[in-house]
Amino acid sequence: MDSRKLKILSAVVDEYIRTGEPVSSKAISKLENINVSPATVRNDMALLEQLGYLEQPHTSAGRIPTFLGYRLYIDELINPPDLSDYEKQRLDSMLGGKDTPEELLIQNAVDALAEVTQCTAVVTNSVPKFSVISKVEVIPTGKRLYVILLITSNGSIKNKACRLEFDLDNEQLEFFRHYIEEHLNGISVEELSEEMLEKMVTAVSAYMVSLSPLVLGICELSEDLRQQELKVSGSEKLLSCDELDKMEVVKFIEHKNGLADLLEETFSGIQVKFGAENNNFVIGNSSLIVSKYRKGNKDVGSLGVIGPMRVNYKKIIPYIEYLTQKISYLMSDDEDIINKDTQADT
Amino acid sequence: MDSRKLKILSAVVDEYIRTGEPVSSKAISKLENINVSPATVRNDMALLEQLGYLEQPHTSAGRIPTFLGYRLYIDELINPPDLSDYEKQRLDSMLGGKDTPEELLIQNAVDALAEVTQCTAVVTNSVPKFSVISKVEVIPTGKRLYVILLITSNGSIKNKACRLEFDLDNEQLEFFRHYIEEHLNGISVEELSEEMLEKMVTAVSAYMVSLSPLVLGICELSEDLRQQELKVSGSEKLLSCDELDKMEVVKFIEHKNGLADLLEETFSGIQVKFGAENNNFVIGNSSLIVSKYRKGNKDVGSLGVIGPMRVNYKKIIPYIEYLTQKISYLMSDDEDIINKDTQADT
DNA sequence: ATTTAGCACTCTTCATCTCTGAGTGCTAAT
DNA sequence: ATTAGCACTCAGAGATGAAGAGTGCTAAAT
Repeated sequence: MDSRKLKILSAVVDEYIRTGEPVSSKAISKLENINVSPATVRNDMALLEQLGYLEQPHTSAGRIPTFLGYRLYIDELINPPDLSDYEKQRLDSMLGGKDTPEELLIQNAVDALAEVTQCTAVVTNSVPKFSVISKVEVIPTGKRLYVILLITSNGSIKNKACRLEFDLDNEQLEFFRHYIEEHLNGISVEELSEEMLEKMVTAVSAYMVSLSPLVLGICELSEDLRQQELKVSGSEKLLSCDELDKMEVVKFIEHKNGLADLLEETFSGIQVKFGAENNNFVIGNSSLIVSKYRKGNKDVGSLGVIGPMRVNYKKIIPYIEYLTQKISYLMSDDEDIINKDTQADT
Repeated sequence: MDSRKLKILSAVVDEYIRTGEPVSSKAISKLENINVSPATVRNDMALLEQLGYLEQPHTSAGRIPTFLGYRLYIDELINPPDLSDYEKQRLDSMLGGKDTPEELLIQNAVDALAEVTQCTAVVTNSVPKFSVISKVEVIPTGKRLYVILLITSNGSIKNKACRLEFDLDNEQLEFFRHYIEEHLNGISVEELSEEMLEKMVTAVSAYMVSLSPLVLGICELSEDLRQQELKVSGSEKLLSCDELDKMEVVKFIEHKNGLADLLEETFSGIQVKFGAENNNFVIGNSSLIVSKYRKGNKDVGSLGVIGPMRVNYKKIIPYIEYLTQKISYLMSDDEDIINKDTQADT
């Protein structure tokens, strides 16, 4: 496959993304960097069709890219330009500085991405899952009624009411608080497995049976924390794409089925997934462009854009790359940096 | 206006709701309870058109109801049948029993309504707004970092982290706790106005300036509680109505603009509002059927259905009536009942 | 061997036209 | 007051045809 054919394929995808109409040989040959006649382009296009990269909606129409065509375009041919300094500054100001709380940072990022791309943006946040339990409180609030408060090192706070079978006296409450503090402080949410909590249930029950609902409550709270959050911004944009099936889009907006998992299973670097290629998350002609961001040296979430197959990849990819880099930087704990420094010193 | 004409109007609306097509005089005269010829029906229909209850899409088409026609139909002519025992049982099992937590109850109700009507169902919940603050906790969780916990009598729990300028010593913390307990315990969320909190800010600041963020935190939490929740179930159903403008529906699904207010401003009993009649909440040909439910002797929320103008009112209204009654019953505190008993005794 | 001009061919799209059938309003008879 | 009968209207479905965009193929040019 010679380079002219690749150039033509690339041009067809570009044009199709720009106009949304099947692309004719004439239109391609008119382009600046193509210096051959329509007939030549036609010949090449016929070949690209044979190879499965292009297709014709009907005999006398221009070509549109196939899945394979998009794939090749994205993986090999695309060459997205860098962001201008102006755009970088704009994104920076939308994100906020180093002192922005994590959750707000993530929210800002997804909002900014939706704004600059004019597409639906999505983000997951597993930071709580990787953070450490810093405080567990048990507060009596009524007859046999207790509220459990779980606070993690990243500032997530969760609460839950529990009803016990008996009221606890001070001694019992103190015992439980002490026990919990001893066993949970400094444990990461991820480590806080069911087995571990089961052991705690038996241990605590040995002291007093009716304490077990409290442990179960903690279990549920940690479950909540472990469940990564999923945020979506600008979902109305999806609806205005005629390429996408309205019903499918609405179902997606309602339930976000499978999206969290799909975002999780990506590797590092920019990735593009097509709706029809996935089992769970299916919006017919959709395309998902994502990249992971990190905290310290752990992948803690994914940021991306959902649009029709013919979104402007060239424009979107640099935005996602810049934003994921930036939030990774902004989220890096000062401690991480200090640690690195100290390590370097020793 | 004689009773036959009303019968014909009613029949036209019924038929239009059933078929979605303009209704012809022939179709009406064929109906069981109409024993006159098409010509007679035509004469009556012409009159009903003059009076503004019916209209013709074009000269040689059947009639469809106007706004006025629907209004009359709903307010006077409709005679919804009772639910069967089977249906009541079905709803009961979907709702859950007397021990179901309020919030889940509301969620179940809106889901059940969406399920049985196959329409989009909505519900508001102002229970937290009318409940009483039963506990406020301030918990130190780190350097100058405190978590405020606000618990209300209905079991809502809200928390928020606050960063102060200085750390509090035990005495200061105790002072604040005591102050808060004295001034807020037993106050309803609704009463907890901004003025009141402002007074508290000044009072507390007199003792120690840096305490004010805590009061502000409480202020925000009560704001959260005051904001009635709005739940929507089955919003995809709206999308499949061709009668409704897709763009308008999508905007509604995204923002739910004005819906909460609209639901709030209803009176007791079943009410039907047409989309175009309202300023804020406008989905062109939509119809909103709602009724309030109560807790004790206070209206605390509205439950209803949104659909096209030609939804099956006869089927939907009994469902809403039954559900609002039932949740009102299920939410009535045992204390309320006991109170009534004691009052009866004295 | 590649590229290109030329041309016949295909297929969509749009406008125009006609025909059919459903439904009405009016008139005159019951 | 009701109804049968009839002329009239109008939307919708098909049919027809012209225009235009785009292709594939062939033969000539480079």
